[in-house]
Amino acid sequence: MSPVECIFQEFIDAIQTATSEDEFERVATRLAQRLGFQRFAYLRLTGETPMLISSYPKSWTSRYFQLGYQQLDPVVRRARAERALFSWGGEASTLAGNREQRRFFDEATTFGIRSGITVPIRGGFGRMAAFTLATGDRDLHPERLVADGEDLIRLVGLHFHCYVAARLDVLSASTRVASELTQRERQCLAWIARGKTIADIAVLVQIAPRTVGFHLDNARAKLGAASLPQCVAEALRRGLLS
Amino acid sequence: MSPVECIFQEFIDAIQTATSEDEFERVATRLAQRLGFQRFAYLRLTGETPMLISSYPKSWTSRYFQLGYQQLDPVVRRARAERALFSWGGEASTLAGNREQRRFFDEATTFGIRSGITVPIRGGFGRMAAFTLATGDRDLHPERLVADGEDLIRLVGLHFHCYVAARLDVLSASTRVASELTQRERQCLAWIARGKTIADIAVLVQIAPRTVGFHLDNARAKLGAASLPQCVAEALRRGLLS
DNA sequence: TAATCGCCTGTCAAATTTTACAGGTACCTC
DNA sequence: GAGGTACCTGTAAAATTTGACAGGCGATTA
Repeated sequence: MSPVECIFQEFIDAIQTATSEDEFERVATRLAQRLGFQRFAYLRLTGETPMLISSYPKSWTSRYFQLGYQQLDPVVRRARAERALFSWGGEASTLAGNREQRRFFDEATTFGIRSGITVPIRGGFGRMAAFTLATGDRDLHPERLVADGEDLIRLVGLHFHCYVAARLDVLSASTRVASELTQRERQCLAWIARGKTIADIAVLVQIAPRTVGFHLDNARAKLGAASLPQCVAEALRRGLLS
Repeated sequence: MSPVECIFQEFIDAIQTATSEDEFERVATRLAQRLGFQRFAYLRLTGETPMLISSYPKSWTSRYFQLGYQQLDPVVRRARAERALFSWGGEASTLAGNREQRRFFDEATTFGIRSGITVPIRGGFGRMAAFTLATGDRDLHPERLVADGEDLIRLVGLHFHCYVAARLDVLSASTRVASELTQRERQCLAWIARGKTIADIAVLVQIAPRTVGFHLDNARAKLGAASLPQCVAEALRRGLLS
């Protein structure tokens, strides 16, 4: 068995024992470095709240989200559009794209991110994710990987995604705080989550039916939900309701 | 989106709501038939105990393992050796191989398995798996698939493997609560929790609107919910949805 | 004082869900 | 062959929600 397969095997074993974001990060970091990359990043875009597990410098990732770079980032855009694994960076990136995107690449370079390989992942229900191995080298050295290393990287990305989805998402539901809803909005929504209709709630809360509707309209708008069921789901996921 | 991509997308959605061997089987069976194949099989050889999820006739699969055909089966042998997706069967198979293998193919034919496409999957050292789409037709009709259909089938195989590994193996290890909903019920409910209407879901899941309603009716009844919002809330609270 | 926010209320049409029926296939187990 | 399960489909009326308006009250704060 080739060294690369050995590394891959260790990764598969390890990922099955990870139970927290930290641990997933450590496992993937180890894999990336063993394959000759300095960094890795797993980014998932699910509606409003992106999820990132990576070994990128914190100074870079916080800046990234603060400036909404996930909209701009050519790698993310490409991952959205394509299905196959692709590599990026090197000379090509400093020339391609619009001015903003070139500046983005310049900036990333100062944080030690110059080129990499990205696995686009379709998450189902409209979600998408991308698993990236990155390096500060000017160009990728494919000889790092054996002939079918690409296949392995693809598998790594999928495994990472699947295990994060299977393990982490279940836990994170209970660890949220911020209450973005007003008390009335929460109150009405809580009743909706218990199967009451607007007319019921009007009686229970002692306000006009339309007012109940008003609060629910606001709650839906605030949580970016198209329907009450979605609104309830979002509120529960964010810990705004129990 | 092309019909094939549509089918693929539905598969990705569905597989994430599968939580048992049965449900994985159903999801893959549906995919296979929509792509014009009669059967599918996912075989994993991990040391002593092979794992099979398939829609092959039970009479065939039990015979297969009883006689240790996994040692003989040319498709499995090839899947072990190769990494790229390959197709098999048709005239070639009745002529190639030794006498035993030709008899094996004959026997398979009597169970309605004549040709197919197989995705070899490497779990690393020692571990291997194969995802197969099979048909009773003498030869494969590639026109069934669009240009990059092969790529999609590869992804299907990988996804199937990863989700079985992530969900099923983890589940059996950590004794999770039995889901009170069927896979279809969960799938429709998951879309509701994402703001889709019944009409939307009918398109997404490729079934009649009334059938979506039917599944949602059942889900509501099972969870004792008076409305969809309550149903979503209950499912989330019980960890049936994420 | 003006602006903002949470809160309250209204109308009306259009879209969507809910209820209550009735039936079908396929597969597996007993 | 009977019984069970998952799955699929239909009709049609009743109930409920959503969308798009428009307006008022009281408290806090810049």
